[in-house]
Amino acid sequence: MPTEYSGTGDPRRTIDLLWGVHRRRRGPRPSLSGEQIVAAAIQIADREGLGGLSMRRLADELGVTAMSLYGYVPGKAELLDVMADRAYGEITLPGVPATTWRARLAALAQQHWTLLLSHPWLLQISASRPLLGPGMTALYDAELTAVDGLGLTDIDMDLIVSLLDDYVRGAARGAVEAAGAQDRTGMTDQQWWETYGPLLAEVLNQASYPVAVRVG
Amino acid sequence: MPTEYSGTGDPRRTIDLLWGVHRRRRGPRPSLSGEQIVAAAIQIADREGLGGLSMRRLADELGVTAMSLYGYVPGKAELLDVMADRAYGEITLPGVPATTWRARLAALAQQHWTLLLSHPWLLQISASRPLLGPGMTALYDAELTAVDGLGLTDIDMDLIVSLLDDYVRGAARGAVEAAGAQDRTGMTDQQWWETYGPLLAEVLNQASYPVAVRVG
DNA sequence: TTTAATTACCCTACGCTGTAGGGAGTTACG
DNA sequence: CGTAACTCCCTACAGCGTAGGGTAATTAAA
Repeated sequence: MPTEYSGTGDPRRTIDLLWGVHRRRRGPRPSLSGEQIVAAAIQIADREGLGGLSMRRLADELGVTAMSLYGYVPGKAELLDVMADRAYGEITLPGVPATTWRARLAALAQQHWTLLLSHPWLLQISASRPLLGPGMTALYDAELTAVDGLGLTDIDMDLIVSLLDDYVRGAARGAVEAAGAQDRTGMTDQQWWETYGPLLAEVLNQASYPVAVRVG
Repeated sequence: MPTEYSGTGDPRRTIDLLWGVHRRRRGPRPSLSGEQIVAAAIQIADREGLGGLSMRRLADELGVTAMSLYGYVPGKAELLDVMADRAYGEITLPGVPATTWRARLAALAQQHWTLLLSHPWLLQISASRPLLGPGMTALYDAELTAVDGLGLTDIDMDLIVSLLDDYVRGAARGAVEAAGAQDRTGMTDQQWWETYGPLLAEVLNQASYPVAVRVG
């Protein structure tokens, strides 16, 4: 698991990649671009999950060797960062904002939710890493704008959009889990309960969780 | 990255481990116990993060070889699951609950928050996996009990505690990130802004995010 | 135009990971 | 007692991220 973090590579290199800055260089013409690599990586992650994304696999997809990618990307951690930011960039911000702050926030939350469901790996990447890229910054800015001018302090505004984002993420996590449970275990819900139900009933009877059992 | 999921091992084995069921067996006396292994794994994860936890490393700590662990644990994914549930079991539930539902929920959220800060790896593990173990079930039950009897439907009760848990997780994520940023990058905040600030300013000027810049 | 510098790409290799397979020794049950 | 079951170890495999070095290509400088 790429649990590691950035910071090892050249900062300028990473930021250029994040923000799509192109600099003139001297050597032979590159056969790829950072954008191509990130796009291909996102495709793989969408299709096969984050676990299916390796540097070799990605390089194969692009017709190069694994080590060639390191000319475009400082390392895998940074690639994941940029992937996440690019995905967030898919959110289309409303040109003409809705009239009420509630409608504005709801529209953004809806888009955020849709995004997380179509790129479930975002939940894993951003589990412990924020990032200052154009995609995430744009969403953050739009959310703040939605509650701007209501007389709230900046801190309260930040608290509100954080709460909303956290809830969207949590709800998406549940939805993704529910959607993928069958694929992962290879069982239908019914099969699962037939297998685990009796075993769980055995232990749940001893230590009683009255309300949880009722609601669950 | 252990992005993989459970389901491969014997379900009974996993559930027994989760719930601490001991069955009489035939062979030689085991030199370890599942609890010992989980406890050692949690210690390593606390000290060195989830990235520092490998089966070999854990086995070394316990004085056995890596493959010996597989007699106690079906695989690493299941070990992580049980670690998470055990950690959640650390939450001490209030024997005499507070008088208002708000105070009850706040107390639980406070404990949840403290737990996540002392075991930051929980945020990574539970990024996409819920689990029906005693620890998490106990917290879930306590949270539901806190809002029970207020005339809410079961569904609303579940929604409320989910929202609260999601927010706690999100806030803890921010706090952990803030606390660990310096360790990971090896920079103080000031150094970080001196390095990245000019680069960011360069790109932020072109695409303007007025509100985000002001609040940030 | 020639020359020197810089870059892209490939190949090889290292240390790491989770874990499958099989053998040797230990314990409890029939 | 014999045998089945169990624990532990050793070896090994395929895969991972990525460091190092060599060669060909291209462009900036002379």
